[in-house]
Amino acid sequence: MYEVYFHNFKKRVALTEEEEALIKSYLSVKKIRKRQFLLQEDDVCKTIAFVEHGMLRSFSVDDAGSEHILQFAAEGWFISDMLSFLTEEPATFNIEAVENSELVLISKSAHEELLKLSPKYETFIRELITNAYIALQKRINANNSQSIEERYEDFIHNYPDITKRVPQHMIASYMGTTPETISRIRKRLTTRK
Amino acid sequence: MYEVYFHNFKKRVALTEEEEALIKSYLSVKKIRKRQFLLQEDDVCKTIAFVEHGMLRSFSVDDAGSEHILQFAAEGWFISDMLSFLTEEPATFNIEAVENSELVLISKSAHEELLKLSPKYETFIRELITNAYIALQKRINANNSQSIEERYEDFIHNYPDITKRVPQHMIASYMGTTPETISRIRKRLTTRK
DNA sequence: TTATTTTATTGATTTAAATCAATAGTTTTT
DNA sequence: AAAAACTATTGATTTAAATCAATAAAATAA
Repeated sequence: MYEVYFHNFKKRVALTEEEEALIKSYLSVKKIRKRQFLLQEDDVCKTIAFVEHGMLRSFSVDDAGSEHILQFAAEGWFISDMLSFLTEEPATFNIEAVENSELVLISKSAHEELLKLSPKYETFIRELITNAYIALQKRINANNSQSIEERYEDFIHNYPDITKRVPQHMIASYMGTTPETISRIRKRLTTRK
Repeated sequence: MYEVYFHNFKKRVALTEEEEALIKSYLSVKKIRKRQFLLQEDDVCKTIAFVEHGMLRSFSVDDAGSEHILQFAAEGWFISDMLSFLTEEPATFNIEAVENSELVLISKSAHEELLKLSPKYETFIRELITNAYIALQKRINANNSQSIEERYEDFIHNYPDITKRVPQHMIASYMGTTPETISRIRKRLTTRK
């Protein structure tokens, strides 16, 4: 418990024992089983979740009832509906476990306290979000400049573990395409090479 | 000079005169004319630019030579190739002035110093990036769940000033579509309503 | 073990948008 | 004032991907 979290933390910001203990006292752990929801659309998002083990996904549901996956979060990643978390307005995203998972949770009050008490916590959070921001910029640029085929190849190359651990139709959803299209891309790729 | 920057800063984090003076001493101002580049692809991105007046855009160029606009930055927004800025590796994006503009620049060394010296600067940056991150999540979700037509309507509704100030083909590029498609969407919208 | 649900593939057809091309209106430059 | 460059529109055609539909394999539950 907390191992992945603090391993990740210390990769970015050095911590003394006391600092680690202080931060730990504001965190909690939650186990969540496959298919369980951490957050339902329209509820207020109460936590930022950091994945110790397992995998979660966030997604929206459109008017026609189709799901659109925004994010996967495996070990070492965080996931939340950040807008809902910060504003305490109803969430627009759902968050669900794709595998049995173990999470480190930060509540809003704990988050705010830690930002006040611990400059190192703020630095950690800033760096996490900066990384996530850079990743999203890359993703948008890839969406606008590459074919689905290229993007799929990049995805399986950059995220081999996610590729293995989630069903293809979820990767399709994440990429904004259909399962049929992914299937046909895979066929082309295997026959070609 | 610096008015928009500090107005924006103080909206998020209160500052004493001394704190403001300290931060100001690490910033610089730059005027840049329409069509001038702040950053060229493959150069290292040396600054984060905050727009006081005017408008900039960031874009990538694909193998076929087509541009893909990642971002517009008008008054009150920041723009950078964050990955290049942080890692000092060659930039993958270009940044160019769409209008004559006035910028507040933060160099990497100034940024690092300020992060060390001023917790309030870190808080400001964290909040800016968090906002930008949330905006990108929304954009990706919209890309994956809405038609181009819906997204165009949202764009002109959410960014009426950008709509007026940049040519349509740039909005097309930002949205990952073609000028022809935007023209046809506009035709449909005007005839319909 | 059987039944049910989930997942992936393949084919046929439709549809939305890209591409190609021509024209004309606007701005900007000379 | 004329020329050049930039911008937007419209039409015809092509193309990539969505949709619809059927089947089968694999995983999960009864």
